[in-house]
Amino acid sequence: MSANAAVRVRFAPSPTGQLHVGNARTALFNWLFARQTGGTMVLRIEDTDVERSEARFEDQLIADLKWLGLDWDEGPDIGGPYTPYRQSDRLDLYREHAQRLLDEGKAYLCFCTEAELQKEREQALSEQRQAIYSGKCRMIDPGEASRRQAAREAAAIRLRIPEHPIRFHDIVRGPVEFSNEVVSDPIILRSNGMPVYNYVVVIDDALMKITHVIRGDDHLSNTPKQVALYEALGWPVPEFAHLSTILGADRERLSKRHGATSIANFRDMGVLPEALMNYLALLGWAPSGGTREIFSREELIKEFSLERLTPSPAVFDMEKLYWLNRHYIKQRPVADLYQQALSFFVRAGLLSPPGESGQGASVMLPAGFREWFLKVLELRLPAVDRLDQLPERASLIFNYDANAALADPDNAEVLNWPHTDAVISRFTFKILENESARAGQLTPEEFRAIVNHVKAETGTKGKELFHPMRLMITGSHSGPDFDKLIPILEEGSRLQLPRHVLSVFERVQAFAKARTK
RNA sequence: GGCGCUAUCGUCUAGGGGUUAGGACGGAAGAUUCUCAAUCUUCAAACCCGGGUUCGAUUCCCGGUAGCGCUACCA
Repeated sequence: MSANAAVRVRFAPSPTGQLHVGNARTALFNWLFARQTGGTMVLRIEDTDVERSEARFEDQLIADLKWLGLDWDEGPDIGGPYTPYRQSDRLDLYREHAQRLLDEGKAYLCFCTEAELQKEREQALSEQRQAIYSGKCRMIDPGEASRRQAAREAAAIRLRIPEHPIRFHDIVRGPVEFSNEVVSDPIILRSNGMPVYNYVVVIDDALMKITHVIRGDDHLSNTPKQVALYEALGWPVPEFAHLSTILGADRERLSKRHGATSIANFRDMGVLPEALMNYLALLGWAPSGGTREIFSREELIKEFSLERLTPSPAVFDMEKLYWLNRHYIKQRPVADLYQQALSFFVRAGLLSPPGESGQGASVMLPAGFREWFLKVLELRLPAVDRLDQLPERASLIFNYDANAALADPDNAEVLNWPHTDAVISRFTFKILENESARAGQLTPEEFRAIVNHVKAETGTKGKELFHPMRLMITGSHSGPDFDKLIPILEEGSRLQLPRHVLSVFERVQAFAKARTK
């Protein structure tokens, strides 16, 4: 590992929107490699596209990366030895090196207008040729070129692509070669003085001493231009690792129309960061042996290797992410999830009417609430893929509508069973006369005694016995164990909650009333 | 159009000149439970096509096809 002692990698996003899972996965692989090798992780902001870049996106990017559990050793927020880490602050550097290339004859001034270039391109395309720059300004005498420039003629700076094939090594794909006839002389500095991405990325990576460029494979075709640039500048070419694309279920490149794709989306859905990290790591990478799927951060750092990256594109599978999320939800102590879970209930208006006490800000909740709510979570957490499903899955606690239960076609069968009426009336009678139940203090033991009583009196058992009672208590013939549910209902009814939780007694009473109507 | 990359169950993948082609998600069936969820067990499910190399190709090579990417004074 000593050969890797000086590993320096970077994640270089554009602040033009939300952090997307594809980019997050690139960031993750860079980070894993850095952490594993004891190398350095650099965060650099690529904001040379002035029109689309926004400062607020940069803040969000940083927040999203941190949420995922990533960190970095150098970056715009913390500085470092190769400052600045924002491209818009490095313009002088880009101009300086462009001038050097010009002086050394490795680049030249191009006076072609956009209209001319456009025409050239169309011509090439119509002849079914590769649309590359003709190189017509290559031959302009440097003296003449500087005269024209001095005369304020608009000029861009182009790199001279060498007359030999460009080869480089990609860790994921092996040796890659491009014929020089296929790569045009790229513009490195626009006529307005602004540098172009393919150029700045090289300047920055080289100046920041990046040793391994790990990025999406949409950059693979740009790499020959960049390699030519390194060579023209006389700088060492880094190792490349081009990551496969992440696709949607329709095998098209993953985008907004595939639903949740940004890190913020997943966070807001109640996907846990460790689940997302684990899932992302498995997209395009597999451990040696290939049978292990669950990895903690530390295990990923230990097991990860660039050599085991897969070159083929991967379809993002939400179901598998949910499987991991379910796994990590069960791993976490419920108390860990308390705050976040609570916010979903508040948002759903279950613990405070929405709009009244704000967006989940300071909800006044009674003493004893926390203990009770943890029981609710304990009960319903195993039933969710993501935390935002919690309120809906817990609605049997917060919502009760006897009329709806009686009208629900799903319940028709149970309601029509021959013994249902007997069970309902015996059960209603026993609950309504029970002192504990009246006080909202019914215990699971007392409840079981009542159940046994009804069982004996009606001669029913199993479904015939339980489904009608379940219906009366929850409005549905299926649901969680009574032993766990009864205490939650009873305790909930005694808490002064913004929305009253009905006790067993209140439910049975409401059901009986609705039924006699 | 040109160039590049890719191709194992529906999906993520392991494997690799001779294997019952392994695992996981999802699916189906069963066990358990009053039911749901959870859990456990079992099952179905794949080497894109065509040539070559070879005693033998899913594996190596070539071609085709398909998907994706790049082809900008975008990043």
